[in-house]
Amino acid sequence: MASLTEGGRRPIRLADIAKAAGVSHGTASNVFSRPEIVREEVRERVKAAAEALGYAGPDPKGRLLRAGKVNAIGVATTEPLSYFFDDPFARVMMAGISEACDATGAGIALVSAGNEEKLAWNIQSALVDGFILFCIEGGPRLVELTRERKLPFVALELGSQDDTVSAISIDNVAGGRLAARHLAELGHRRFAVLSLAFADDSTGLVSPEQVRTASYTGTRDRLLGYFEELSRFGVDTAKVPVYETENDKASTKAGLETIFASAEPPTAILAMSDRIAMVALEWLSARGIAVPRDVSVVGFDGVPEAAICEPPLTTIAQPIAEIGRRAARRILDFDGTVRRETLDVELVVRASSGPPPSTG
Amino acid sequence: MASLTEGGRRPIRLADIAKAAGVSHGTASNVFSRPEIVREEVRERVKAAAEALGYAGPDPKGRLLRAGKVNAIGVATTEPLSYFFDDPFARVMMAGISEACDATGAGIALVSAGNEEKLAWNIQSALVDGFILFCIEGGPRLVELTRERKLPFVALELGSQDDTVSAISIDNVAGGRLAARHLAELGHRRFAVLSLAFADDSTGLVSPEQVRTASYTGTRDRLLGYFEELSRFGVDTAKVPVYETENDKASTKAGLETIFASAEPPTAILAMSDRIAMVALEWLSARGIAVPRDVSVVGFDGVPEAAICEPPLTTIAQPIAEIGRRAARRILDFDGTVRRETLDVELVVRASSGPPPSTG
DNA sequence: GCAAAAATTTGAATCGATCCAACGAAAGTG
DNA sequence: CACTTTCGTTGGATCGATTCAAATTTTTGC
Repeated sequence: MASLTEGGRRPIRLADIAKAAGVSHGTASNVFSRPEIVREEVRERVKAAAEALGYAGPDPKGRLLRAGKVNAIGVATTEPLSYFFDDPFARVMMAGISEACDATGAGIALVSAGNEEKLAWNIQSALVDGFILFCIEGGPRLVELTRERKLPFVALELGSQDDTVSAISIDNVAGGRLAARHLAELGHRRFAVLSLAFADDSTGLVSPEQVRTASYTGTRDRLLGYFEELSRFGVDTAKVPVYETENDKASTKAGLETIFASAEPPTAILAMSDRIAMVALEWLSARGIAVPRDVSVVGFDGVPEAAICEPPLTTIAQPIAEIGRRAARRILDFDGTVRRETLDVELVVRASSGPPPSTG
Repeated sequence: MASLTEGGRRPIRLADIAKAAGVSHGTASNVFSRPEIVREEVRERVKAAAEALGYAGPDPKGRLLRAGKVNAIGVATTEPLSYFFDDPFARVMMAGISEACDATGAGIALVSAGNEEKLAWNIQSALVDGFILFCIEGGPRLVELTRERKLPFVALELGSQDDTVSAISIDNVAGGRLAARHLAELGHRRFAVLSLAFADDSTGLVSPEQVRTASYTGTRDRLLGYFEELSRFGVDTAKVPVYETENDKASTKAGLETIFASAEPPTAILAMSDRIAMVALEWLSARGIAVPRDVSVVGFDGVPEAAICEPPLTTIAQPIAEIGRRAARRILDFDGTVRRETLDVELVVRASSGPPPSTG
């Protein structure tokens, strides 16, 4: 009998059950979707037929077409799929999204691809009611691709100022100010910035010109925040080195080498991500530079790792999970509007920042 | 014009394009799915019509029904969705699954739910070609639910000996032996086991009776491996305390309290998961018991955290990512067979194990 | 210039369900 | 007993595409 169900080539459809039970397909459908409206006797007969034929239940593929709603939201990025499980920031974000989805019983479909062509295809063919876009890299392209689907979508970490797309972001300027003020109030006056990218494919020391023409507004705003506040404390920001990293180990270390080769090395480092900050911590420790005794470090993002590294990192915490929750709810309760939402960040003081060494 | 596409209630279908361009739906369909077979002039005309009407491209919902294949695999568990992003073991596994999916361009749909009723519904209605089941908890039920879908599925971490389901597992007995032998060879003779669950809803010290009737075969096999090897070294396993934890902080600490309250506390702890082992490390350190000088600890699983905790953990490494990759491929290249596959584990020696203190 | 071959296009059938207006039978009402 | 309700059931329409055999048009060969 196993061979009857497993071997029988053509899968059993609802219509087969209806015929076997001697009822219309309408009634057969009702047995599964609204059992209460069909007479018990008939219901049992249909169920028995289904059982006998090894029917797997109404195929969601069929239901979907009629219902129109998938009840799942797609989360897309240009990074490989494993990014969702590797990256600390993404993980917290996904936890937030998961929470909102769990609450409404919606599913999550992860969308990504090795190359752009495949990504376009995957976005076009994703079975979802809307998208959350992780615009870490290639944001504008991802937005463009998604827009074609004409489904609701929300962009996260969108580095540009496109007012035609819904987005949830944080107040980067305020975050920058918070970080800078904290260090300035501790007494620091010699700073260096380890920055995220200002534009595609650039690294190294950054000129004011590059900052002015930055295409990634998030990076620019954080720097703006740093500089605004430092100026208030009388720091000549023109002399603060800004080194653009690729948010990875190699480029961050290169930045540190450059910065500390200076005659007047900084006593405080403003890192634009916790990842950068943690690489800095590691590099400084390897160089025998004590944190925070010799140099203070402040990160940005507030990933969980920042709380448990050595020393625990002072950082600007984004409400990462909350961003995820809101993004998911924006899709789930989509009302047809395009909105940009900006959330506040918070300074979390831990052990990586302290007063500068007394200059004797 | 925006109002025309966004305001116009009814979404545009392929048929609308066909009519507008004055071609049949067959041709309109070909323009999108096999553009090479339609004459350039016609192709352009149809594309122009699509553009003019604001057509979003062929709706995957429609395509799906015809094609039958979703090109996505579902990963299901009874844990909440956030489990996929929080749990170290799950994360590595997901990375492996992602890799296999990325390679073939398949998508991943995460399936879970707060309560059993919802879970059943979510499994029934998931748009996937097959399932990978994380049977951490409630495995048999999850398998049962999934079986109803009559789609290919693979069970991971399945704690039972059900030969009718495809599964990928590891050689738990060999793993247990490896761990025990390592410690025995270092000279340890006084052991304690911090175990995973043997059956639902049990904790505390375990009797041989409970072990014999264990419903979770994974737990039982690990213990079997431990005991087999310890016996070979002349240890009286009847005297080795086995404390069943819930793989969490509280129950593990309770276990440690119990174990170390003994007149002859162990010099070596066999932990059935890295999570348990790491809690043990923390507890021992808080108690001023040095690892590995006073007590050695060996974990199980080989999660990444085990390499960076203090001290780094000696453990039995499962090929976690490989399990994920294989599971995904089993679904992607499904051949209709039911197979159980068992992978080997490996002893990874780090700093948490060493010779026992000399008894003077 | 005409028949045969090749290239395109057509339109009906199909995928697997749900929805709903209409209908028949049983139950209730005066 | 005729007449309205109520309850359950029916079967056609629909969701949005793809497929394929047949019809049509265009090319090619001579």
